[in-house]
Amino acid sequence: MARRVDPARHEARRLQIIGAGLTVLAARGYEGATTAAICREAGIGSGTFFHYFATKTELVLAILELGTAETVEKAAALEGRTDPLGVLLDLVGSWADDAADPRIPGFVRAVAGVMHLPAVADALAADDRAQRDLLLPWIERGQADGDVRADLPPARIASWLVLLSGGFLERVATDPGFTVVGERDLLVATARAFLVGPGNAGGATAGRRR
Amino acid sequence: MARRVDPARHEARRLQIIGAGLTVLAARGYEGATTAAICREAGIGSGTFFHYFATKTELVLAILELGTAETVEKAAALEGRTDPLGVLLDLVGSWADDAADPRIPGFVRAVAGVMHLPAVADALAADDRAQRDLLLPWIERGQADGDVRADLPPARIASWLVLLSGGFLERVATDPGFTVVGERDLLVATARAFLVGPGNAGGATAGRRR
Amino acid sequence: MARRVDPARHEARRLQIIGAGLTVLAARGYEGATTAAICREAGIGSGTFFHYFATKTELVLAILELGTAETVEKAAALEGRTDPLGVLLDLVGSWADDAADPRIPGFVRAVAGVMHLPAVADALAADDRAQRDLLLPWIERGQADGDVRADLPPARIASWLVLLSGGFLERVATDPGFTVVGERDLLVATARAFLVGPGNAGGATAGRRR
Amino acid sequence: MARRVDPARHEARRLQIIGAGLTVLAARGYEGATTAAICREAGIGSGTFFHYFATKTELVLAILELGTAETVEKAAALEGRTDPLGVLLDLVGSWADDAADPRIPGFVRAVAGVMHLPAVADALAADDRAQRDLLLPWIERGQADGDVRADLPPARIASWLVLLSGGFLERVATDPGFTVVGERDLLVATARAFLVGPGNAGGATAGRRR
DNA sequence: GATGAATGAGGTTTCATTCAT
DNA sequence: CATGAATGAAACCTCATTCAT
Repeated sequence: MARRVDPARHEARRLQIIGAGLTVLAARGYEGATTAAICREAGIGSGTFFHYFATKTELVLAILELGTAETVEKAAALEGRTDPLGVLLDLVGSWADDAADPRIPGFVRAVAGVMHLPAVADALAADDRAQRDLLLPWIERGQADGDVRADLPPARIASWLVLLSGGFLERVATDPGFTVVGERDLLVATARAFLVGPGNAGGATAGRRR
Repeated sequence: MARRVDPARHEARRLQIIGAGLTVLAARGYEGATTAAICREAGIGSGTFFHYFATKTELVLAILELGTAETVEKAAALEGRTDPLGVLLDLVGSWADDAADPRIPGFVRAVAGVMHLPAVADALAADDRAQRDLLLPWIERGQADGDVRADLPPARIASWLVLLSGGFLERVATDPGFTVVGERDLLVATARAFLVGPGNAGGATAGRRR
Repeated sequence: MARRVDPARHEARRLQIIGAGLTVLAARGYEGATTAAICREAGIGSGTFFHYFATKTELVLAILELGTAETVEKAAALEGRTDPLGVLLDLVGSWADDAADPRIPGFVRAVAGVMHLPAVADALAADDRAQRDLLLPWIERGQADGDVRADLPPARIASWLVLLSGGFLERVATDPGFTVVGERDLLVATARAFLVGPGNAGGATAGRRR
Repeated sequence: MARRVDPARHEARRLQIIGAGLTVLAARGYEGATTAAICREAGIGSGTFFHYFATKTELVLAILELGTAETVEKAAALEGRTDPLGVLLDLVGSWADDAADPRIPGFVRAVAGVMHLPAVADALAADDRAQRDLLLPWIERGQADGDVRADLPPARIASWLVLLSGGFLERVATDPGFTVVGERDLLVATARAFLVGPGNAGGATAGRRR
């Protein structure tokens, strides 16, 4: 009798709006991304938009949370790996690959522009923490194995890996001559050099250090 | 009767507004930085603001141009130096120091959020080019001297130094535990390792190369 | 297969919605009483609401018509009474008692706020007319009997009785210290004084009039 | 040098908007009185409206406060009077006269419709209190003089005088046949009868009764 | 030059109402 | 019959910008 609530349809619609939001936010920034433009891109009426997201800001948060969730999911896929250094470099590489979707860097920038909104700042902090939580255990295992430099605390190393990925993302967004495919290997190599640390040139050599 | 235009006074007022704009933009982002808020911070009326800048966007451009000008000025101060690697690391270090003014990272983020405005994109591109133009001759000289890796073209190396600085700036803005004073040395060391390249561990070794 | 329409069930549902509407309208006023809020209160879906009432305004009209109908029903219950003054005072008292349902004054106010809608104005006029039609014959009989002052035309007296009841209702709604139980007797006494008129203290004296 | 701020001009504009608001609110109720309609009536742009009132509700509050202020001013004009009963009846009469501006009853109704807004409820309570504070000392003096009934506490008498005025106002708004000029005398007479109380027919007469 | 009152385009959001299921 | 997702008109309000003083 009652209309069957179809959660799958609901979720699909939600994702459709999120996709449109990602596109428009990346292209026009937060203030340029009017709800009208997002609705047009998503092919929905303005009322429908607010059926799914109470606020324009909430759409941004939803996109961020999706990203955070993906980060968490990555953790599961790494179960069973025994090569900490390889895992860490794979993670750095996968973040570089994320930048291949041209919308990602644009979105990141748009979000940076509204970080003064507390809710956005919180979501970004959560995302940051998820990334670092993903890295930390592997850094610790790498240090225990002697593959990762031990002159820096794990948390600091994690920050620097995120720094490299963030700088890479920004560069891709800024410089048309700086492409993911062209620079990805150098990113991984640079990350490897950083992880191995000074005095361990190449990293693969017999761990003679200093 | 005709008031003599005092250019010094005019320029002082302009800088006063620029300072207020920097503060407010950093704190609230582009859209949060209303002209009213900037005027309040600067202690002027709204009419006065538009005497000095035809548009809110023009204020942003003026701030960016000031930064670009500072970059250009740095070039002059380096005249006569003969240690390319040292110069490059000093530049990276000076960019790190810039991040010590807490308004800088906030402003950079605010501007990133409106990069979709063509005028802003152009100004950022000009700033980027100024930074790279500053780096390029020293990279080339470093390569000629054998102090800088030669397996990458100079332009690419320049991009990566900017990448490191950009990632550093972003990290400082994001993570309260990541401070300029605490991480500056590691930035310089990492830049050195990158510049020296793989296979030249430490970089301080007697320049055996090629 | 065809579901037999059950008029009793239909009417029950209708009354349920009317009750919810009365509650929500009284608490939040006309514009604050969204159809969504009324549906939530009634425990129905928004689609169901519009099965029973084509318009939010129509719900208001239905509530008003219910009140008018009750007024008309009161007339029947008075059949056979022979004491016009007593009847009139009973009516005034019963209106005071209506104010004991705390939703009534709130609803009256909410409706007053949308009297500019012609349909509402018409319904209120009908309600007003019903009240006066109820009073008029008893006023006339009271005048004929000499119990009610004859220096005013019946219609005017009716207006004043309604005025007293209306003022009473408003007062109850406004002033928490003004309660139905505390003030009801004084209302009736004041109505009696008014009905008897000046110079006829007590009202029972030999009616010299005309 | 600086533009002279002209408070008189500011206040004039403010009153102009208040007048327009009174007109439109009376005619269309709160929700029908769109800010656009008020601006059109006032002959100003929408931006100007919000220059003077931060909110549509604040305009309503300003109108109410103006009314409250007028009530307070009335108190001063009564200084020196020595006939409490006369003062009280003058006050009742003056409230009746207020209803002669056809916008007043309409406005009162519009406000009643949004009493669920706490700010409006507070303002109405303040207005109510101002009216009663105006009445109270004269009621007390009237009781001391023996001109006013002493069987009811002064506060209760005040409530009833307000009740009569409120009912009168509502009646004028509702019933086209109920006019201020036609009914004003009867209002004063009814108020007198109420103030004098039962058993004091006519009030000043030698009062032989039953 | 300096001011701030005035402007109005345009943005976000609400909500009564429709209709496919 | 009942539902609630979808709709879009329209409301309130913000804010960059103009201009008379």
